[in-house]
Amino acid sequence: MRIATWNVNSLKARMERVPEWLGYAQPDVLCLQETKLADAAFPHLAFQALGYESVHHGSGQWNGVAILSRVGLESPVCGFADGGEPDQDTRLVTARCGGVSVLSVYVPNGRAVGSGHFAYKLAWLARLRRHLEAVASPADAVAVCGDFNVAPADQDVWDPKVFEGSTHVTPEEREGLSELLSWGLVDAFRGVWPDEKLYSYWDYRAGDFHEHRGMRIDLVLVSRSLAGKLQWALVDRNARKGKFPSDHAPVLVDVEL
DNA sequence: ATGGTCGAGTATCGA
Repeated sequence: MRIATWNVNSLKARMERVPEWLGYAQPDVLCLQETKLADAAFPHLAFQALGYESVHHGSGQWNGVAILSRVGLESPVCGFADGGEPDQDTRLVTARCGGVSVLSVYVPNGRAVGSGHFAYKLAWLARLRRHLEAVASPADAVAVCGDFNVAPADQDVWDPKVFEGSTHVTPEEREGLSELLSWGLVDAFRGVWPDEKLYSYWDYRAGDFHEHRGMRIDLVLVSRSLAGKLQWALVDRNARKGKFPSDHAPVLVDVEL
């Protein structure tokens, strides 16, 4: 099974590139973030014509997440299922695809260290773990896919010095991610490529992509049962090139089921 | 030279 995740930075703006990418990358499951669409505007039919069922959780303008699957899509859940108050944002959708519990997540950016948005980001990460506890067991086949807005290690940013004091690299954010991993998840890309410095996001400005000034913040986290069956992982940098790209590249992982 | 670019929507804000 090929599982992929892609922050598309507006699905409306990416409706040429996403179907094109499905055609050549052939994922079985694709998690999308930042669709920036209301549910009524999500192009279910266009994806159905390509063989994908889909579930979307969005409110328009900001955020918005989806799961596309050509191996079945059952028991969709929008937002947190931990019994708490509904999230103010549309950042999480969960579904069962081909025997795997799949989560598409868009962790808040945090904006500035110490801000209210930063506190919301940390709380959101902690709540994601509680959601996971509510919907799955670590012994299950689980894939938590998305834009985490956290670079797990200094290896995952082009120049750690530039990011000192900034979001995405603080000990608090990395601790939040570690707490999530400690539920029973493995960073699939890093498992396949322990030493590579490869990124999944590059700012549009200043030619950052061509200068290799990026961060690896888009992750596929798999439970141990899937981690043992990892075949391959890839950041598709080609999808960041050319006309009208997202500022993120898709990350894909192959597991033998 | 201290910006640079996108996408939302149509003045700025968010990333």
